[in-house]
Amino acid sequence: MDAAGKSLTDYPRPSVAVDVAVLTVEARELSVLVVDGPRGLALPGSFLRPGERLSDAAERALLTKAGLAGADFHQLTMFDAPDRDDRGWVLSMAHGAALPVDGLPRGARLVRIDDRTPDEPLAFDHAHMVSYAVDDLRARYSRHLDPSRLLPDEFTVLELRRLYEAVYGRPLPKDSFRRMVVDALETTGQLRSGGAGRPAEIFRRRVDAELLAGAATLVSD
Amino acid sequence: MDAAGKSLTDYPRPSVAVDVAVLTVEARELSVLVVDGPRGLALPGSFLRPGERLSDAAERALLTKAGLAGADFHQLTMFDAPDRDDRGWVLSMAHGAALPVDGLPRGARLVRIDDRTPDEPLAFDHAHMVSYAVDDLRARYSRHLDPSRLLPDEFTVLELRRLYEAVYGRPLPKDSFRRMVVDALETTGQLRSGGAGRPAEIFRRRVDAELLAGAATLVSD
DNA sequence: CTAATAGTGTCTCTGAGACACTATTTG
DNA sequence: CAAATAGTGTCTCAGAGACACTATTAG
Repeated sequence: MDAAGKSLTDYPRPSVAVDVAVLTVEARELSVLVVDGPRGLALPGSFLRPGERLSDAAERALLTKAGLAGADFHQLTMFDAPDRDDRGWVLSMAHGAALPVDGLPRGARLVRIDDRTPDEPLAFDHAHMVSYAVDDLRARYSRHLDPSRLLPDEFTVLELRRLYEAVYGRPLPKDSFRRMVVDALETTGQLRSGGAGRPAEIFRRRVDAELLAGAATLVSD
Repeated sequence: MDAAGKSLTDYPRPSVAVDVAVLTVEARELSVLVVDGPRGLALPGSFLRPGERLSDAAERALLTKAGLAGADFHQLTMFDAPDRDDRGWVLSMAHGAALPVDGLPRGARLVRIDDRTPDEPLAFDHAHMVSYAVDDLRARYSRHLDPSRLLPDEFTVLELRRLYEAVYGRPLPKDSFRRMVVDALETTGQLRSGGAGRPAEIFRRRVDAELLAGAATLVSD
């Protein structure tokens, strides 16, 4: 890490920014939060302040630009093309986060993530960042049970399956899915008697075994 | 990415560095290349120069500090603790790379990566970077067949298995391993008549299907 | 009752590991 | 010949998907 004999000030330094792709599931569709900026729709972001950590800058950007707090951030990739920002030399660390849609402020602008129309509306290289965020989300959801807590503490297996179908963008078999997740759940004993049909059992996440065993299949196409 | 209304020069900027964990397999053991620096053993690294891309800085660092070229780099994580370097505010992007041991210069210092003694000898947070590099290498090797070309173009299944055993740090079953990789190989028709026993068939990588199907098992413990 | 949804029993298929067997070399 | 290594046939086990069946509610 050290350029032997060179002082830290020998070279001009880049600006370092963070951008955050906040993913959510709305109406059974994976979506990303965008904000309106001078260059059109963009991911919320900010420049890194002195002594600040990247995740703190990401949190601050989200609070400032979108009015929300409490997400957990995952570093994705640093975008470092020297000409990616016409204002100067700006490196940006892309972050991914995920929040339930009812945790977003009113009037938040969501863009649906179809596998069609992937690279349309976002400024800079932000569409590319979204793609990284989706890959990261899918990888994390295949290893753990709803690690970003897009569902509340208690939920039915159907609600969990609808969530995973949104995350992976494809239908999942009802019976296999249940067997796949049931070991990571514990029942509350309560039932949800909402609509027609037999009431569904209400579960919560098990504190110990958060791991999803055979979710290797979810990873594959 | 844009702090609306703020100019790029409103805040001091961090120094940005790259560090590279060059992994190799020597004597059937996964090892990492280190260099001697003012703070003891460390990964080769360098500060980012104006307009330079991170991967270019990583390549330059490797050439300057260790005299080697031609590796391919993978971004791992940016280490951003404000106090991680006592010379000042230095962010460092950790990179992983892998090279065959005979591509390293004479006198290169290698440190073996046991799962014991994981965090001993390296300066800064470099031991942590090595751990990321190993995880990344294993993930890439479970998806593709020797993607970093630690083996030459032609090799036997035994040589390939020895490589994978070194990468994953555990023995792999001979017969299952063969069936797992054989679809990604094509025969050269030649045989290797080296030692005792039936000569082994010599294979090369198939250009098309580089994917390793059932390598999900390699990922698990 | 029927419609609708929740949950399960069971069959098949596939793939990994274990084991033993055959094949081909050196000495 | 024996020893050593390469490669394969086959059995078992586990897990995923498909399918159909049972269970429990509303109306």
